Amino acid sequence: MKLKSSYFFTLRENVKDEDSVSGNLLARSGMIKKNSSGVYMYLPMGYKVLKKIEQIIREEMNKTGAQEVLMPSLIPEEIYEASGRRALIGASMFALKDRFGKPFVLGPTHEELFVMAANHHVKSYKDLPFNLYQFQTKFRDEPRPRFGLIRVREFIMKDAYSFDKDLDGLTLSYQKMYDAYKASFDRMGLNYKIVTADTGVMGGLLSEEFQAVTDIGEDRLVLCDTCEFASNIEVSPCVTHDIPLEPFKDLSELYTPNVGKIKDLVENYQISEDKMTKSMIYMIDKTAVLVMVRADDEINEVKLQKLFGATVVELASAEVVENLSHAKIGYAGPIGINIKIVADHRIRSMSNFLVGANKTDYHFQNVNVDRDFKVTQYADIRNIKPNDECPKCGGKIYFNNGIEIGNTFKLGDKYSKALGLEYLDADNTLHPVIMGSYGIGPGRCLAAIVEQNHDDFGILWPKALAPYTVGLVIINTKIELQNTTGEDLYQQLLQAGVEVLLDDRDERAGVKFNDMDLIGIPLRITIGKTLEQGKVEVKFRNEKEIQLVDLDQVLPFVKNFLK
RNA sequence: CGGGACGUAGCACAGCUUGGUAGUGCACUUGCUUCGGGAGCAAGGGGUCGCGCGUUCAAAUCGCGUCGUCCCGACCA
Repeated sequence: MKLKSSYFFTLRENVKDEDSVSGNLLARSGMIKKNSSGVYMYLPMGYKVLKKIEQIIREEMNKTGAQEVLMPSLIPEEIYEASGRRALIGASMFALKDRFGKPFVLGPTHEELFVMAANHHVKSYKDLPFNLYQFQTKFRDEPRPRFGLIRVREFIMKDAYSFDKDLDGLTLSYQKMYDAYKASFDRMGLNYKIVTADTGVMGGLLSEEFQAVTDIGEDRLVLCDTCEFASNIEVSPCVTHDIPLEPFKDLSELYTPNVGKIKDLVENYQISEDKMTKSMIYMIDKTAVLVMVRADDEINEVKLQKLFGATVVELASAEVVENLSHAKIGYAGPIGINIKIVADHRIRSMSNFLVGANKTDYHFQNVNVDRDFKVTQYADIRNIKPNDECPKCGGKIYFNNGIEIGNTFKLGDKYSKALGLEYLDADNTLHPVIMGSYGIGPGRCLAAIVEQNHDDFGILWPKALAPYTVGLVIINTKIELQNTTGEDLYQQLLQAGVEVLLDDRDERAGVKFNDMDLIGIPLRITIGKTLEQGKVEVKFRNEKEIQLVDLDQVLPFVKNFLK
């Protein structure tokens, strides 16, 4: 492409609206433009990169034998009723009605439609297995879009669905997808971790997330410094060792005026956090439950949800808390409260600790379980922390932040049972089809790649993804020899199948260099004053040094680079 | 959905307190001089000041409403 007479612009300053490095660099380099909150235009260069990402994924999917399809975005709402997900996904769906009043949604995810598609084909075990996938726009009404392309309301997703006759088949299908995902992300040059995760509204037997490691990642990844253990914090188990209790001291009230927060208690009363508990009242499917963890631990709501098999877990409102504890927020505690008490395993080994007194401005100290109150149930309900013991090998835990770029699910028979997708086995009996689902967000990949590959000047695209691999810069378009040489090299490279960008604009050298750096072209060829010696300058985006190359050696040089 | 901030040219912003001619930098057009890491000078083009209603002789400025955007939190596939 020639820049003169092309749709191309860059911005010199950061865009106020973009809060992430990738969002800003992509906007400044003219690759994307925000249209409304969480909704983006992909402009020519950005779209080119997106298409390359898609193509890598497509090739890896096709290698597994999966077949590409395209489902609609406009979907009758009733099909989500049938699977029971209308209520579950609820507020996140963009919903609308047609002219006759029939309710539709803009598809947020497509398990249901793929089950319907499969139903047209599957009668017998001989029709299985197979795998269908698509690249298609998803609509999710996110409460708070942010970080450029990372959390958006409209985005393209590659979603794939495997259909097998049994769990052994699913294991094979799942492994194929897992390997294809690894191959795809490796080709994109991403630094990523694979972690076990919560199955969320997808449900099913297993979920693993492919997480690009970056500072702005919204997920916390739990990793071990000695073994392969990797988990999303949502589901990472914690190891608790019981320790002997101390001799009980006498229970007493402690007057703590206006000190309801843990931090203030530590500061004002010199009580260490491992001698305190945090008591929070949760509404678990509309039932109030007191949840206790040690003061320096965090409550893990996903674990609570699984423990109760619940749909909705949320903190109780201030009103409910004050009614149940007969005190202002901050003073709820287990003694004398009349609801179920769930405590983390760690509470079992605590003695002579501090709890809220269910009385404004008071705490109890020297509290002991069983003597002073009963715990209904002990469970693992806290978040694991850095330096904790690895649940798998005992090694030391550390954290990374991650962007979820892919997710694989072993769904089992959840959707096939709900929607009646069955096959007839060799012994003439009906069985539900066993499914898996697999998603990749190409837009998130794009953003994650920029997060992982940039410097002060702009983006550094990996060769395989750059919108153009070679950038030809004509320093002075008023010098005819530079123009003709540029045009000649441009044609040579084009004919050799190289994706080349020719900067033939009447701009100053600095502008051209900065633009090439900003948009991240991996190899820059400069046609300038060394032309008098029959040479051009060659510079890699990720290196400082400039090399001189004879004009007739340019093509071999580029070909060698592309190998 | 709670708390906070903001909406003025393509981008970043000033002007608003104290109502009276629409401003700056970058970008854009033309000319001259420059020309190897975001040039200089000069002359220009581009705005229903988010939208609506109100107050007023007069509203970017004051009031009410509304829509939108961003941040923190809640939520999150």
